[in-house]
Amino acid sequence: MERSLSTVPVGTRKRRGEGHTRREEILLAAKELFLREGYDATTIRRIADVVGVSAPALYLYFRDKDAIMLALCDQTFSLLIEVMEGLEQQPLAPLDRLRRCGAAYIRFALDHPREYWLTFLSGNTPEAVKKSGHRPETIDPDAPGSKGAVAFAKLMGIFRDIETSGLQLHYPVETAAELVWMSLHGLVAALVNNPHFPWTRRDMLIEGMLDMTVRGVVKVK
Amino acid sequence: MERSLSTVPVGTRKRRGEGHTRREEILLAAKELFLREGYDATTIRRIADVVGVSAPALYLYFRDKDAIMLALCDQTFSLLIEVMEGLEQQPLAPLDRLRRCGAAYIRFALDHPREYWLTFLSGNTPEAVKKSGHRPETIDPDAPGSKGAVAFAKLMGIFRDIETSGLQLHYPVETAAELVWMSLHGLVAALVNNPHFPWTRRDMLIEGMLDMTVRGVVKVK
DNA sequence: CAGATAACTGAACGTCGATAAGTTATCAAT
DNA sequence: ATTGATAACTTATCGACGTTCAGTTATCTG
Repeated sequence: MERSLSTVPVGTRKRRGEGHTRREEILLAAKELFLREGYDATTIRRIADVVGVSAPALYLYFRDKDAIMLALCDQTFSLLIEVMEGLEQQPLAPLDRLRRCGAAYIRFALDHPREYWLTFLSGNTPEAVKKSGHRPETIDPDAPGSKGAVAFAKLMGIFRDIETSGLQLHYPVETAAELVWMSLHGLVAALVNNPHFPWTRRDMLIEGMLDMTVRGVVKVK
Repeated sequence: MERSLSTVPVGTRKRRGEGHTRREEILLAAKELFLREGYDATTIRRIADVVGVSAPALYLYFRDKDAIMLALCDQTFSLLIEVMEGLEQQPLAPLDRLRRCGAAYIRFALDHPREYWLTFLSGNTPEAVKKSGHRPETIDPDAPGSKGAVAFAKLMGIFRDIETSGLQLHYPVETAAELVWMSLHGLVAALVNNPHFPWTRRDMLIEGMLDMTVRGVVKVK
């Protein structure tokens, strides 16, 4: 009957109608552990301990360890989508919007490095996230694992606006979006993966990468 | 005495002086398994089975599972270094050499996608590789985990040549090298991580990224 | 042929993700 | 208030993992 590491009092079982709070408790505990210790180092038993239940109880709310990870990835994408929707509100020239969007992406990654790492770099990205890719048309945006495609679609929208505003691109809209995302991802992947590495000045790398990508994709003639 | 999955005949113990072949047998088996199944899915016992020895025997040659991984990463970097040294032989204008070098890096990654994945993307990159970073000056180039720094130094050398040839860079040599590597890495990371994803045309992405980076870093005035 | 020692093995430890079977708490209906 | 159903949870356990240790076998030296 002893539960030494428990965080919550024992014997407080939830009412019938609000069983969903357990799910969120689990996600909260799992996120903290995944971010602090990594995916592999985080055990089901440890998550259960923090929540205050036994390990098998988690399997009532998630099919397996990966399903927990998947839900957390979607949380991260939802945050990213919020940021980009905030940008869509502001009235900006398409080119400014592109640069702002890139800067926002970088800032997002550097402001939430652990979340970015877990979602994009940990190597434990659930297959569903990777497979959803960035073609949102055919996908239910609420299905688990497809929120990444929604975020990418917003980036493509910016390039469409640039074209309809009269400017020319060096590449088709989708290719341009891919190139820019790949570059930005390369930057933040390096910075997030090795934050303590003596990179040359961070601000120069960030500004440089933004200059490089915008200049490289939009025809300036 | 039964060993059903064994690949080599039992009872052929190596001579005193040539114990090193075992080490290479282990690396060969581990590489194949890591590449085919991934790091986590590959077990010490399975490697031992393929080699034809018991699991504890591996610990006579490697401190732990990570040390095997580290040796394999160094193998990959050695291959990459070979490619770049081949380029150093050819007499090329510095700008051509830069572009060729970038193209060679991309081709290397796409020709050896599984090795690239294991070394850069699997998320099991040994700490020694990541910490070695790209400052080769203070490091023994033969120490395990430091070959990555050697490869990066060669890229930086190209930018130095560009500068001494009279051309101007938008950034200091090292920053320029970091920016270019980050972009190229972003490209191949995406292509290697999701080879079956419907990217827009591969050749366009590759050429586009090369154009973008060279244009973005070297002043053309 | 006899130590010495390198190379290796069998058994075991503690921990992992996951499952099965059984128990307890809450609910709706009497 | 009591019942029966069922949601929520636990205990016990499984097979597999990386790793260690004590002991065994094969090769080398003399």
